[in-house]
Amino acid sequence: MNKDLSDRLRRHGLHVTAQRLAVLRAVSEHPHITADAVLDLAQAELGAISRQAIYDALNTLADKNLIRRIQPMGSPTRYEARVGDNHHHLICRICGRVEDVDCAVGAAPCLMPSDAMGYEIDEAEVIYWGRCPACQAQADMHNQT
Amino acid sequence: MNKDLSDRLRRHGLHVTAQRLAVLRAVSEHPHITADAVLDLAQAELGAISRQAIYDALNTLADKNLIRRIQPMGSPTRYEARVGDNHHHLICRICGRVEDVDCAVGAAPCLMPSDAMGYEIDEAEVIYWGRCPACQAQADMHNQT
DNA sequence: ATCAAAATATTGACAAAGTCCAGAATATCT
DNA sequence: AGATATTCTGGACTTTGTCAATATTTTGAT
Repeated sequence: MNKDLSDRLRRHGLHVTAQRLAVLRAVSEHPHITADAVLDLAQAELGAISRQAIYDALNTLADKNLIRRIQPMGSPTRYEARVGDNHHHLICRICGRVEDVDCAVGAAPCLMPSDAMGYEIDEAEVIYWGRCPACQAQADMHNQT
Repeated sequence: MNKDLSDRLRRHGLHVTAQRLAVLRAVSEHPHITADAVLDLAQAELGAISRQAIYDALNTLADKNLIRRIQPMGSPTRYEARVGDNHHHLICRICGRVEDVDCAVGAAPCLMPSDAMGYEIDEAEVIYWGRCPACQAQADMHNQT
């Protein structure tokens, strides 16, 4: 199982270290995880790892497109290992839950603006904002609707 | 000219204060402005205003939908007074410039996911990522393409 | 296996963006 | 005008993330 992760690192020209494996595993197993939660998981796995190592690894992995950053409003940066399929996100305004939503088109950029203003566009990121079922139910209880 | 801004505040049930007027004017006149820049403008206009008052005003105005927040990666939160037309944004990955792009559909949500997973969706936010003309030119110079 | 060079991790200080708190000041409504 | 609700001020604090110097580990060639 580590073999798979190690290979992914090596294939992208990165040294294989226990720290990076722990970070990559944490992100792979927990979609939309925050840096802080990665730190907790990695510390549990390795006994000790510095906060800086977490950020270094996350940034390196993101640069090499092994993982992807998402930065919803009002929440710290999150990371996911699902890359290359240009899917989108559905986020609850109340509790911040994030869901994956498949892109109808598949390849990036799946959408183009009416006027690109000379920009060279490589990605159209779509975030659907709303209320998740749980938060809807809770709001309804308060309203006694 | 202040009349207009004051009315907008009152119509949304907010007290009219010099601080809020200054903040609202700053955002109205400078699309995609940061909180920090708002502070500078407001201080220039009023002589003195606290950072806290800026954040209070920005948050209140955003809550009441008088202004809107945008949070591009790698840049502090930005604010714009153009609300209600559900337009989108075009952001340069290199220099962070932000442009407005009209939404082809017009009304929010202009787009719906293939599967809403029980969410009640009220907005589809689209961010186009790319390179602005200036950054393209600079990259080309380095490559001598 | 071993060693040197390059890459990576550790530690601790630091920075930016924003929030919390308690008391003072101000606007609105009657 | 006066009562009351709201807002402003100033400073401490939190969160998220980066910088820099030093130590350690990984890798590839002996």
